[in-house]
Amino acid sequence: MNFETLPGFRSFFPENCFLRNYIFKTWRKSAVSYNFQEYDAPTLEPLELYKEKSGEEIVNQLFNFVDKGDRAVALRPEMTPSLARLAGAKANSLKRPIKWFSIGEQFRYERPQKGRLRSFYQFNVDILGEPGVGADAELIGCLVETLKNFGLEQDDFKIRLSDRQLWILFLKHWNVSDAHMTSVLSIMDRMARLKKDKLRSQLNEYFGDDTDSFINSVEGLMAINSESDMLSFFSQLTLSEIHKQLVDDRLSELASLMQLINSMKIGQFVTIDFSIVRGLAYYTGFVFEAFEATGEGRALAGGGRYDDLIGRLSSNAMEAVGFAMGDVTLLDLLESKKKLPEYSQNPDVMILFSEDEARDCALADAQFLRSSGIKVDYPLKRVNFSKLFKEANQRGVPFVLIYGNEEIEKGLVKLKDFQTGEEYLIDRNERELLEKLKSLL
RNA sequence: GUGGAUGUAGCUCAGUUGGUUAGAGCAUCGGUUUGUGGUACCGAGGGCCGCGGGUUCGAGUCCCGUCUUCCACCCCA
Repeated sequence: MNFETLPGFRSFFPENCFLRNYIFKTWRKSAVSYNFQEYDAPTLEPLELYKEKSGEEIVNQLFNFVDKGDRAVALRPEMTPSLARLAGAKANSLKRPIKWFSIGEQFRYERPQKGRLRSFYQFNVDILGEPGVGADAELIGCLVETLKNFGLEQDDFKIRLSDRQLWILFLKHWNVSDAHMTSVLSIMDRMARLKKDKLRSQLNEYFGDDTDSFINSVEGLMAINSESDMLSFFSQLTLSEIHKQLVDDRLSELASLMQLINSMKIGQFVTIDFSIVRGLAYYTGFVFEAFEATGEGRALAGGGRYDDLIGRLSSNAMEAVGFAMGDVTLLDLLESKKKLPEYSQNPDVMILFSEDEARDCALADAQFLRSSGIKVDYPLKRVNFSKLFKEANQRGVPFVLIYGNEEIEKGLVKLKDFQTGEEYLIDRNERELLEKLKSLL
C-alpha cells in the first residue's frame, strides 16, 4: 500500500517544521510584546457553534461528522466562536480590556488552491470589552508589528482601513433598506473581483435605473485615500439630519483612530481604502486587511470590530475587535521576498574520537557540553578521521573537537575552527573547554 | 460544486511514427590502503512511468475513467 497525505493537508519534514516553528515563534513574540495572553480551545467543537454564527450553508465548508455519542461535531474552521464562548463564560470576572491571542490549526473543507489549504494555522488576536478606538489602534499596531517582525518593511505590505458604519450610511443615502444592507455590502466586498457586466446585473436588483450612477459614486468612494477627501465626499451626500450627525460622529472617530495610528508611528503602513468591506455580516465598525504592497495575492490578514457577536454566542454581550493571520499566504509572501531564515541541521561542534580511552573522554565531555546548551554531535559508528573532516567541511560545521590517542596521552584535546582553519590545543578540563568554545561560537 | 491544465527516481527533467531489461544531472550511501577540507575519479541503492480499465502481438507513449497538484470560477470566517 502507498499512502498519501490527504488533499489540502501538509506533511512537515524537518525543514518545514523549522519554518512553522519560526512563524509561531514570531507570532507569539509579537503578541506577547503587546501583553496579549495566550489561550487555546478544542480542535473539535459542536457543529451548532458554527451554525449559530454563520448559518446552515457553512456546513458545506466544514469537516463535520457524527461522533459515537451521536453528537454532530466539526473540526474548527476558525477561532472566533470558541473565543466568544471562552470569554463569554468568564466575562464577568475577567479584567477589562481582555487582550487574548491564540495560534492554532484550523480546518475548512474547500477545494485546495495556492494560498488556501484544508488545514492551516492561524494567529488570532483580539481585544474584548473595550468599545473605544484605542482597541482598534492597538490591534492595527500589533498587526503591523507582527509583519515587521518577519522582516517585512514599508515597501512590502500595506494595511487598508475602512469603516462598515460609513459604508452603511453611504448606502442609506442611496436608499438601501436595512433588509438589503448585508447583501449589498457583500457585493461591494466582491466588487473589485467581479466583472463589470456581472456587477451591474447584480446591483440592478437593488438600484434599477440608478445602477450606473451608483457604481460611479462607489468608485469615487473607493478611490479616496485621505481623510480630507473623505470629509468632502460625505459632505456632498444628501442625508437626513440624524444620518448627517452619525456621519460626523463616525468621521471624527476615524480621525481619532488615524491620530492614534500616527502617534504609534505606523501611519506610513496604513491607508484609508473603502474597497475593503469584509464579506462577513458580523463586522460592525472599522475593518482592515493587510496586503502585499502592490496588492497582489490574497490578504495576509484581516480583521475589524464585531461588537454584537459575543452576545449572540454566549450569555454575556461584549464589544470586540480582532484580526486573524494565516500561515499559508504568509509563507508564500516571505518566500517570494526572501525573508525566510535558513535551515541548518548542523551542530555547533562535531566530535571525533578514536577507540577506548579517547572515546570515554569524548563522550563524557560531550554530555557536559550538551548540558551547557551547546549543540553537540558525533558519528554513531566508527568512521575514519579523514571522512569526518570531509563531512564536517561539506556540511559547514563550524567546529570539530578531536580526541585522538596523541592528545589523550598528553591530557589535551584539539579544537579546530573550520572557518579559519585554526587549531587550538586545550587542557582536558570541562570548564576550560566550555569557555574556549563559548568565546569562539 | 463548475471549467481548463498536469502527473516518469527524493528533486529538476529526457524518453524517437507504440518495439528488447525506462535514462541523465543533482541529492543519498559506499570506495579511492584507517589523523585533516568543499574539487576529482570509481561504484551502489533508489521507479507498480499517479491509479484502474481498454485498444494492440506489444503501451511510459494511443483511448476512457478516476485521483492528485496547479490555474480560473464559487467561496473566503
